[in-house]
Amino acid sequence: MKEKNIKQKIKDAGLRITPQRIAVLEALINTNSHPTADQIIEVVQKGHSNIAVGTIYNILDTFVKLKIITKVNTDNNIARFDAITEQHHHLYSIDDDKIEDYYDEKLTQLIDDYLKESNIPNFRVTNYKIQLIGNFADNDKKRF
Amino acid sequence: MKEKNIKQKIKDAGLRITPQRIAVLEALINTNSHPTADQIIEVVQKGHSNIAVGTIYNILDTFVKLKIITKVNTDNNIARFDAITEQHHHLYSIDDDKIEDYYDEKLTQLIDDYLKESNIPNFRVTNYKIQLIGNFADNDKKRF
DNA sequence: ATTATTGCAAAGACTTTGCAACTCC
DNA sequence: GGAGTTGCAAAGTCTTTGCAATAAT
Repeated sequence: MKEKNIKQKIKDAGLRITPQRIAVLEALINTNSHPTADQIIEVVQKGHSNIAVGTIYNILDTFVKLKIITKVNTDNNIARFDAITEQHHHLYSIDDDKIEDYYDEKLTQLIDDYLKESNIPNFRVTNYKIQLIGNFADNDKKRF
Repeated sequence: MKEKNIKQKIKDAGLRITPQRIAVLEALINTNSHPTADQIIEVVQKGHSNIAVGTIYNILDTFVKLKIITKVNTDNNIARFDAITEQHHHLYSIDDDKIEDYYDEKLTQLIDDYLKESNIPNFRVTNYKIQLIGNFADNDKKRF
């Protein structure tokens, strides 16, 4: 089921289906925490200890280029990845390095409308990213 | 004149004024190209060949922490810096790694209003970054 | 069978660190 | 004078690369 979807995604991109690619994409789909390459490597190697680090980097790179996944921007220079390709935004914690998904059709619409109306001189926008930076308010609640 | 402003900025942040810090801030202020640490090092060392690489990294880090400058997010994991601290946005070229400043009060206002109205559950936004990704249209014009 | 993909290990790129020497206030 | 900074070089972290071996179509 899930496995089938994963294979399909890889195939649709014109890539060969390999256990390595399945493992990487699976790991990424089954998390919502926007992991670093390192974290993906850890998860993948739990199940397939023989998959090479370099391979995982290569796969991630290939997936990004073919838009199966996306890179999430970070301030510190460590790549993080996201298996969700539909339009959404991100909440960045300033206290730790947590990044959460943020869906709001209204915000998306707002920006889309803006981009339609305003003509930026000499520049054609094909995509955009919005980072909302701040604090998660209820971290402490978990203690009770 | 410029030099005086630069010194003042450093002083205002509670830092000692050193030739190294002046050189780094000067280099950053006198460019609009959002340079990498490497590019800053190159510029700085043209004038002061004895300034150490590690020092420049340290200074950049200090400046970012004290908000004299900001980091610009990138997809590839190389830090880039920006001496402009007033609110503005960025245009990212997909063809090369050019990043240009984009000022539009209307866009800023749009987002500010949105953030005032919409209450994001469990999250308080203190800052945001917008990346507009696309192509600079007139690259070719330069050829004529 | 053919070509893409992987494993491995080494190299590369970028950044951080520790500490003695130095310099700004 | 004394705390804050710097220079240096080494180490650290993250990522890329080259190529023979392997696996997918």
